[in-house]
Amino acid sequence: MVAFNDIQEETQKKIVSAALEEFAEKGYDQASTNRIVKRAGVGKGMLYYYFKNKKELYLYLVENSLEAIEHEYINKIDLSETDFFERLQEIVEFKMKVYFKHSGFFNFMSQVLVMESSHLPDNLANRIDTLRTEGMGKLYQNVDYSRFRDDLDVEKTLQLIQWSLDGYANSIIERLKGIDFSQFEYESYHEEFMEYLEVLKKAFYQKKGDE
Amino acid sequence: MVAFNDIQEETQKKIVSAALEEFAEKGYDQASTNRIVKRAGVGKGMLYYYFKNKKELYLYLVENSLEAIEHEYINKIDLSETDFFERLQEIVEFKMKVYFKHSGFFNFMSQVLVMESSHLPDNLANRIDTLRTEGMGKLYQNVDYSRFRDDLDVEKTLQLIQWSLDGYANSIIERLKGIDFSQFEYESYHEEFMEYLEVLKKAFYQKKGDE
DNA sequence: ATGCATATTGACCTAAGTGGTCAAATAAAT
DNA sequence: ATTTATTTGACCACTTAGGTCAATATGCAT
Repeated sequence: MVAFNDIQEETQKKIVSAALEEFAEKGYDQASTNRIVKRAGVGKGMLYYYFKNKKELYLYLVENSLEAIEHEYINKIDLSETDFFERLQEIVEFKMKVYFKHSGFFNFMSQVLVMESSHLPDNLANRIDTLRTEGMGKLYQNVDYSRFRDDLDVEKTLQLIQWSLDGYANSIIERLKGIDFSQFEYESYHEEFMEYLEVLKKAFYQKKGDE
Repeated sequence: MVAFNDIQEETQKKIVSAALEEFAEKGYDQASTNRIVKRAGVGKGMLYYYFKNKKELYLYLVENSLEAIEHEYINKIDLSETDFFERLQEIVEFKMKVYFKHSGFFNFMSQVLVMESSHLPDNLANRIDTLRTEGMGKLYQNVDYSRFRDDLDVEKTLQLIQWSLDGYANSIIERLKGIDFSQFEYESYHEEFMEYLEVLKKAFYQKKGDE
């Protein structure tokens, strides 16, 4: 993770980490600076020693999270793979790894991406917008759609798959709440995911042989 | 709708309606009695004239909503129909009708069902629990599962369909936010729904002929 | 019209929580 | 020993919370 690299001080790290969690759970408005410092286990003053105020802390987190994603996520997806499910697997595996390693950061960005970004500085709002559409694009660009069954509406098919995966992701996150996975094997979850993927593939791809 | 029938006073109706919306949007803790009376367009005192306090207002809403569902929802689903997608269609159509007629009530109950009910009186908590499991049961009981493709894990298939429908429902609700549908045709939405259902059916049912 | 009960209002109360400040204490570095 | 960088938490002004209540408006029976 390249983000938050400029931080040296331990106290500041604690604040950043606590703030990521608090903002992720409550959103900007409902997040409380008092709770952040309590979570971080430091005095109230430290937040205002390292950051000018609540808003600047938030913007700092957004800025650095965006940078991390821009440098480490985008361009790591192999667009030459034209099989939809291979592509999907690649993306989900990558996301899973990030989640298990940096769940605070991951949840924070999820919050940011789902929120309206209109009240943020143009600079950030635009980059968030780009990320939203680009994230979609990575999944659907340069995919060989002829492998899908031709007796089904492809657009609706893709939408259904999307919803299925969203639901699966939510159920995973729900199941993992409160579980410590600092040294957690994600192999079992990966296996389960592959089984669901297999069902979708069998359901929506052409039977082998016809093309 | 049989619930809330014992209400005579117009003012009380306004409060109930406003409270349903406020609790649905914010949940119990974040809901504000000040906002409720503002929404209802009545003075602060009226809330405490008709209800003892915030908690009792909330419990009144839960109680009456549960009664409405218990009397009008359960037992209206035809369990003799063994085709999964026919059953599904029946349930969703019913839900859609309720949503279009009583969206405040519908959204409130959605909130109640998704929240933890442990802090409610046993009486209500139990009925909510029953509703949760029974609601699932109505969809899956006495269904002819042999019509599903036998090369797919049935349990995973059903789970995927469930997630798909949840995603579809959310997208509908999102699209409808802020739209007035007091005299809204829901035919167009119904048609779209049937198309999605058709895709799912083709994807997960056996090809006609083999059994 | 008069009197009485029912409805209705909004200023007001206390308590809790908000973002933010700062003098004072502590720890580190020189 | 003295300066410098950290760290604390009591404190401030402000907002909002749930809840109360004296004052008033309304409807109705006589």
